Amino acid sequence: MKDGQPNTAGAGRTDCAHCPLGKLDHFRRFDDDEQDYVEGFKTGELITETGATIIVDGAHNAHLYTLLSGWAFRYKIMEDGRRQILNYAVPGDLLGLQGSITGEMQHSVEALSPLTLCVFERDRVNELFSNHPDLAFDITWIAAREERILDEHLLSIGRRSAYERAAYLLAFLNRRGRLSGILTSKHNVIPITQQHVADTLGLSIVHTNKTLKKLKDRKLIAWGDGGCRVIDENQLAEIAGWEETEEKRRPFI
Amino acid sequence: MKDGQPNTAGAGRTDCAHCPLGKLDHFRRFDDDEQDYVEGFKTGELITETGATIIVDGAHNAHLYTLLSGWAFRYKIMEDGRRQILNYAVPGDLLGLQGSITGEMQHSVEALSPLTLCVFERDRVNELFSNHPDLAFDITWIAAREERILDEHLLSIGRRSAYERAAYLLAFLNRRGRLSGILTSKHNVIPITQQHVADTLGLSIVHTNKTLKKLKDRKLIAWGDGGCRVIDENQLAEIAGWEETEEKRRPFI
DNA sequence: CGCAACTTTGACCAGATTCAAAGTAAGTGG
DNA sequence: CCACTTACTTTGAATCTGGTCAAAGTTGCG
Repeated sequence: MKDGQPNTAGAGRTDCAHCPLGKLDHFRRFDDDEQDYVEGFKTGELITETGATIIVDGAHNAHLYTLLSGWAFRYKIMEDGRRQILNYAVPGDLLGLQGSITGEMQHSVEALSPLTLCVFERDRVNELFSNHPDLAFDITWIAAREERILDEHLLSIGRRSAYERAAYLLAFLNRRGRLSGILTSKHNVIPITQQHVADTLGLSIVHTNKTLKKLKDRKLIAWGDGGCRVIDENQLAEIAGWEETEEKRRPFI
Repeated sequence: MKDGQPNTAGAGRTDCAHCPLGKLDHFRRFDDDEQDYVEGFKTGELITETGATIIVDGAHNAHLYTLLSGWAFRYKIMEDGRRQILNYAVPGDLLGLQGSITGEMQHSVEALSPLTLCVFERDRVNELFSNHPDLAFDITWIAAREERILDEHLLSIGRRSAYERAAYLLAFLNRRGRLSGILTSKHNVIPITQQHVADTLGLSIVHTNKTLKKLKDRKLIAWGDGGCRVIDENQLAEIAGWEETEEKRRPFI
């Protein structure tokens, strides 16, 4: 948990016309008008290292970000140090919306890998709602989707056994990674530690280890090379009793 | 879990100018323009009994509702019957947004008491985004708030002990009830059973009962009269280590 | 090489589940 | 109005999942 300050990279800036996300089947394409607007809405790019804290719980001045590349996670910490990971972010995900809308962030975000983020000014979100109702709708779509994911996590933590939970989480992460383009048949390692898994599932690290061992023994996952490799996503989903909702082209900003 | 069909009440219709919610300090007031628009957006009112299912998991044609009076809850059920309650709804809350935005509901909603709901056409949400960016922003605000609540629930189920969880939930419900005007010093019963508490906290009903007993013994809550009466909300919040975020005037539709 | 972070394993303990059954309260039909 | 049913609450006992404690093994890196 390095507490690195994000580096504001003066360096390159991807313009939206060449946004790598737009090329993927999974994402909706902008029309020219929208693209121009988003291009203007974007104020810069942020590059961070693994372990950097992008957003801090309690912040009032957080920016709004779209993750362009890398893995991150959202979490909350209690006063006595107990940590709960709420969700993970992959390319295309929006970070910091809560702060832009309600004024204050109530969770933190940390990088699991080097990240590239598009930076938007939170003060201009109102303007976006006025000028581009279609983009405003997309933002709401993204918020509704996050809510749906949290619903699923809640079901998982509340009602599934440790074994089912672990299977669900890894199927979920693998799927997200695949669709967002960050996992490929070559690079298919989800960069998490067992501590992350434990803090996501609400389990102790020891029990998490023993649970993951069972999945390894069944050759459904492999551990190492800095993370987890999912070997049989479908089998994992089946163990969890999780029906992956199929997703058409999703919007992003 | 009565599977009652919601009764479409041909009866009375509250016009927005006299909306009971607008009178409460907790809610933002509309300006005239917004009020007229929402008035037109509203297609009717729905009255249901306790136990009625308002929204069914998997529905594609769900309406969008604002809860005007009563208590309800959102939940998911696994194939084998395990149920997880995701959140509760009190007056001012929006129900069915997920369906309006992403096209399909992924959870159900059931009434805990007789309800009155404002009904909106889901097809006209796009129109609302185009014509009233301020109202669109409000909807997004509400979605972001729901997300924040789910984050808190996740922390609770994942990292708090049974005792802390129960304390958190009841403090949370009491607070929501108070602010929304549905709980008063006279009518202060939260209409839930211990089964609801169990399904919210991810506990068995037996252990839930034993846990609630401790809270009763400490005279922090009372059970009976069709639900739970919170006697000392602050003490409950303290047990849970929960800092209630203060909320200014919140929007509703 | 040696440290630091992470993973693995074993032994013991505790919180929570399951099973079983009885007590209570409210509602229904005779 | 009472007997009966149904839904909900309460309690005890046995069991088990998952937590805690302790320590060793691994891996990557300066």
